[in-house]
Amino acid sequence: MDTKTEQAEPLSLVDRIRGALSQQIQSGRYQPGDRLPSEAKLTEEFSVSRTVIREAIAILRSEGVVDARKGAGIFARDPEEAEAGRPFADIKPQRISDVIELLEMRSAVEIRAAGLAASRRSPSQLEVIVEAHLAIIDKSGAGQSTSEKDYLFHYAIAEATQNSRFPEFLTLIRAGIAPRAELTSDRSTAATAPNPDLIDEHAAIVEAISDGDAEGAEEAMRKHLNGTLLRYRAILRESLRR
Amino acid sequence: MDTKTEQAEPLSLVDRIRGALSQQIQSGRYQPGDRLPSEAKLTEEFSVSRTVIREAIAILRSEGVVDARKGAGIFARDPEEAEAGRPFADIKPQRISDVIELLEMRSAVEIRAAGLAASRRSPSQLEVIVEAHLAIIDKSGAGQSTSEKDYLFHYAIAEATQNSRFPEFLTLIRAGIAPRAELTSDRSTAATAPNPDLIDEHAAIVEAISDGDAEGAEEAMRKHLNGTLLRYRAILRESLRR
DNA sequence: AGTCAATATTTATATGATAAGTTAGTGACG
DNA sequence: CGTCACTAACTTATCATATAAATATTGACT
Repeated sequence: MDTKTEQAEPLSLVDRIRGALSQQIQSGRYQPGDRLPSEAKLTEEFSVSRTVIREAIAILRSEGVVDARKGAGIFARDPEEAEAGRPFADIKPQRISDVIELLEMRSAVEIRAAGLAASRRSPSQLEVIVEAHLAIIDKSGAGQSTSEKDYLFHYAIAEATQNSRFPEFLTLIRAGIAPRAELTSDRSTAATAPNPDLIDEHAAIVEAISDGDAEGAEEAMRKHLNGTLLRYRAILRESLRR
Repeated sequence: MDTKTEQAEPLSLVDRIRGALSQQIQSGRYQPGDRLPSEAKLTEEFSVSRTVIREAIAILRSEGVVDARKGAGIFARDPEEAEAGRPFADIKPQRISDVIELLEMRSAVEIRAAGLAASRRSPSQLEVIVEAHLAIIDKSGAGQSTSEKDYLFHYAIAEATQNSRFPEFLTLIRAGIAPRAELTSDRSTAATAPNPDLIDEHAAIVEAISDGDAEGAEEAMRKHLNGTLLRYRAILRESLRR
């Protein structure tokens, strides 16, 4: 069942061509609107039959990656539009307004998650939360980025709600949970510094969840995410001023 | 740009065959694991060339709808697995536990949405909310189902937050927002009756949003969704008892 | 009944041909 | 010089046929 461990069955030619073309478009080799080589050219380029090329293109067309027009050619489409319809897929962590929008909603979910986690977490789930918290302290002490461990911390809390929709939601918006360093690296160095209160805020959340204090956990999470929201708003204001 | 209004361009043969096969599988004509007719048979059945059949199958294969094995045939796959990975796509309104799980998270989002809507709604957005509210009263008075208008009511509030992520989220989980009549129709007739307090609860929400009373709106929404949650839990308990 | 080899069926890929739509260019004409 | 009509070349859509490779089925043989 596991596609990772089972013998790597050779991908079909169609799948390989599809992947190659998809990557070339994603990587920007073909800009939106650009015409791809004709089927005949692609047949030569990849040394496969036209059948294979056409099936690969048919799939890319169904995915909205390319647009084939009879007589005209095959054209790369805007990757933005291609993933339109897939909710929360268009979030760019570089766009501060996107992050703020998302944070506003995410906090609603995560505050409730913290409360539920305090009421329902199993001992082993508490352990995972504590471990993530300690990992952040380690990373922070070593001067390394904490963003990945931070996500794990929040994810562990979502799992402790015993409601699979909460971790599912976090997975959905993972791309939008930005490491602040990334989005400000070329803007202001002041904002690049990690949240100095991060560890204390997390500690308060852990404590409340450990104590089974639902209200306290909600309040601690509210404080944490509200702080984050305010910091982003400050960054946004700052960036508007220059 | 608008695909609805532009001249209905004739779908390509590939798209038509793809749609036909997809529907036949979705409708259960081919159960998971069933073998579809061979390419040759499909060629006859639809009176198209094998090229067209193969491209259609290639797309269905990439969507996970079918699984083609060389020498063996084309097999319908489990629609469940096919939409695995697409978050919140596996929610079945018939499964009460699914609805409860979702409701637990949804309420977190919608309570916040009500608060934001109270603070930020434009006059025209308030109007849309009020209209949806009145439409529910009409439907209810006529003894008709209110479920669709109910969704519109909640969606209108989400839009009034001025944060597009809120309506986006509602769209995502729309399939999981069950009309209670559906899921209890063959179980208990008592639970089929619509929420008698629905209109009053909605009225309280509308009032608070109209007044710009964020806290009041949150409280009213909390009361409304908590009531719904409790009703579902009662249904679940009841169904366990028989 | 069980085993195994021959046979038929099926998908994967290759190749060539025709239809139909688009684009670029060509040249006549004003 | 500009422009309009027409053609030629090119491109995708569809059809048809053929071969390779994997699988399923059949039937003879023990």
